[in-house]
Amino acid sequence: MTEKQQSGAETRDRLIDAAAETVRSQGYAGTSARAIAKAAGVNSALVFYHFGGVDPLLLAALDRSSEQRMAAYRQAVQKAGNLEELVETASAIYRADLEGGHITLFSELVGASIARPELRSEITSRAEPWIEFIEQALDRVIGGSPLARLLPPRDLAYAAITFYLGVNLFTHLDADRTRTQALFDLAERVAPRARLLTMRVPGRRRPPREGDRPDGTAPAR
Amino acid sequence: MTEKQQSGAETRDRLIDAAAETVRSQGYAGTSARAIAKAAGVNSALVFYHFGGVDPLLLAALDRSSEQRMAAYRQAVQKAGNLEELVETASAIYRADLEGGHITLFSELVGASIARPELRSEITSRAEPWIEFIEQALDRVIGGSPLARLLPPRDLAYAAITFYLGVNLFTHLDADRTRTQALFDLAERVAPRARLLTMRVPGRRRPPREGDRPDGTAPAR
Amino acid sequence: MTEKQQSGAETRDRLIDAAAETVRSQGYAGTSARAIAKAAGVNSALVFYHFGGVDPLLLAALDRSSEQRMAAYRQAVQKAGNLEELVETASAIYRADLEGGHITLFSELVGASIARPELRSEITSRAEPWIEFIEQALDRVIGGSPLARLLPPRDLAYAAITFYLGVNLFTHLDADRTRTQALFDLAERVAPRARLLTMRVPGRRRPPREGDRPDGTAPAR
Amino acid sequence: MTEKQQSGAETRDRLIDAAAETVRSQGYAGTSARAIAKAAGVNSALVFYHFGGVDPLLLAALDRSSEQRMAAYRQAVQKAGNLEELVETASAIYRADLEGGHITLFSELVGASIARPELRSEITSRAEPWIEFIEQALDRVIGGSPLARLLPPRDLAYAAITFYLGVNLFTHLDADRTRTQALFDLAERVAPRARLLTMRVPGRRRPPREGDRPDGTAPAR
DNA sequence: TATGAATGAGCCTTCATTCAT
DNA sequence: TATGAATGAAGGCTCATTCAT
Repeated sequence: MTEKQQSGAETRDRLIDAAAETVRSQGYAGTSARAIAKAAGVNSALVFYHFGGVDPLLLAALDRSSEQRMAAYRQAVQKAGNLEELVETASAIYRADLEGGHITLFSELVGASIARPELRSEITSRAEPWIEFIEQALDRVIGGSPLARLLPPRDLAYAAITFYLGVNLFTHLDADRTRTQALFDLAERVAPRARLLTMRVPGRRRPPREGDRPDGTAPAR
Repeated sequence: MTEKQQSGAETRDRLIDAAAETVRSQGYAGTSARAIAKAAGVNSALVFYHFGGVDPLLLAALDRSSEQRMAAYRQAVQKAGNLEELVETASAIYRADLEGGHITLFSELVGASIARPELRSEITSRAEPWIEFIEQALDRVIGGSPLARLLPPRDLAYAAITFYLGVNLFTHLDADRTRTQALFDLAERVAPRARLLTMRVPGRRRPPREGDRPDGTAPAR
Repeated sequence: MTEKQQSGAETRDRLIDAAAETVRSQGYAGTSARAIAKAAGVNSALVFYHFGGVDPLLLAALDRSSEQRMAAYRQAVQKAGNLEELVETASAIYRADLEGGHITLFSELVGASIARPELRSEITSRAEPWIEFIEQALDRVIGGSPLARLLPPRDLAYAAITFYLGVNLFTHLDADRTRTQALFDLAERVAPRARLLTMRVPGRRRPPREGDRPDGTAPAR
Repeated sequence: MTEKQQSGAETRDRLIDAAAETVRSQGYAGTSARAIAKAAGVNSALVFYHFGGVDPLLLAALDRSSEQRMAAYRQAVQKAGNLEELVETASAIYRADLEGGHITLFSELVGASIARPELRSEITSRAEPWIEFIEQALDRVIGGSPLARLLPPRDLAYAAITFYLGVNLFTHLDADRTRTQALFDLAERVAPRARLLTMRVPGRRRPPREGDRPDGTAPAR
């Protein structure tokens, strides 16, 4: 890796960071190539040189952010032994992400995909792994239980994503964050009750199977 | 009233309709004065003449839409005697609204308020009545019950708004609407179970009080 | 004169006043039909109905202002018996006019005539009476004197108009008015010296002639 | 340096020239970014790219013009040994400047500063050097004389600027330039008389001092 | 006489994008 | 790899002007 290449990689890095930051603070509508470049301290033509446009850069930023967040969630989720713990630990990370703006990036891009058909499939495909991930995490803690029969993990995953996307918008209606806080408290208050429904009838407990993955991931559906 | 010079009120009407329609199909970022005017079939200067700008026009559109939707919900909610029915009727209207794009308008404006501080307070104040409304509707069907102690109507209202805002974005990740459908099914499957918690212990039942309003509205908190 | 006509005359009055005021405060470039109408509290279409456009209205305003100012100068100038007094009294009125903005109106229109050829002749013809007036006033106090031979009243009138137009612009470079004040002081300090040159040699004094007008006006050249 | 991509400096040059030219022919009110760009033969967006807006470009044009004019005046003034010569040589250059439109640029910007408060300080500060310059030139030829006691150079400088700004407007009232010509003749006819007052009484003559600058500049006041 | 509505042109400004260097 | 220059297309907004009422 030559000096130039290093410099090029660094520029890409800075653009990606700046892109994420700009979406967070200005929204998708306020995120122009110039705005990003200015935040990154580089020439705006580099947005096109390195990424081909604003949208591809934004997707790159989403990819990076998504990767980092997924790793954090994965690690935390693994430690959760039951639904109660899962909700609790997920809440903790999510609250941090909310403050950090990680959700805004995703949420804004989903919103922007209304007007940009070419963004749509890109966004959709990037959302899939999250749905999978959530489903598996839920399956691990409630799979086979009466609760899972009432609320299938797959559907609960949809609900979680909906919540995930909605909270970000909801915070805009909640200047002092008290309402958002109440929302998380609510989730944590519900979880213990719901957990009662995860107590499996002895003998009906789903035995460990060959396909089970110790890291909590699951095979593609 | 000639062809050229309509009542003015009609032009405003058409602009409001066109504004809502444009936001639905193009998103906030794609909603320019010119785009709205084109959809309305009028000169774009009229956006400024009648409303002073694009954002005020959008707020007017939100006001109109909100008013209509609120009326529909209010009527439907009044008929609901218990939580189960409430969720069921609300779901029905909401699904229709989702298709009709009423939620997109609100959701997009909430998202746009990131970059437009002057929109923020306008949006916030317009969200309040909805929170109130939901809270009161819930209070009517679960107030005083064990469920309400676990999940206070106010907090549940926050959750409902979050869900309301989130579903709109979620549909973008759901081309064939099957997931969104699953989401509603889920809600309707949970409601009957939750309703069990609304059965009030005899004697602990909250007696009707003087302040109770037969029309389902509630006094300001 | 019916009620309507009265009302119409009043509207014209208000528009004229508002036009002058707007030019003073916003300059010609900032003086639109709307701006004038707003200042007058009437509908902007009336600018066109009553005057045919912004420029004609501005000319009407100039006419009114010019008439009023001319009357004031004429009266004051008549009282002046010599150059010294003439400069003194003219300075006094002019200073007041400067504060009142009367000069700005004229000055701005002269400037605007660069870009509006159709304004040019209108302005030029409206300036003529002033040149005549100044020339006659000077002729009355220095006519026939050695000073007049050195500085012909006609040419001095040009100088006075130049000064008249220039001071208005100069005040913009003089936030605290001290410089403008110094300018007037200068003129008043020069006048007594120059007056020495108006002392006519006995016998060479120009005798009163038939055409002389007691009111200080003069026939057209 | 291809046809499309010039040095950038050249484009700036052309824009500055075109800006000055447009103000001269169309006045400030008629000087839009488009008009300038058209005159320069470039895209109007370059006005913003290179200068940030029309006003800054106009100020840049004023700066260039001012610099050039100041250099010409400085050189000419240095050759003038007495008031008579000073007036004569200054008149000659000024007449040329008037024809060339250099004064219009300044004059129009001063006039425009009525409506643009942000222009005001820029214009004011650009006028200062001229006032200084004139004062020093006068001080050199009449400093210490009885004339200077009667008409302090500083105040005379104000008068000169006033005249400078006024003549430009006055020419608009003078299609055939005969009046303007008379104005200059007047000045040149007065100067020799005034010069008599610069003859210093022997013994009261101000002796050369250490601080005197051979180049005709003077220390800051 | 007065108004509100309407229009098309024009203005300032920003944008995405390209290109020569 | 990076930059500054350049462009044409929009976008928000204001304007003069006209017209029906």
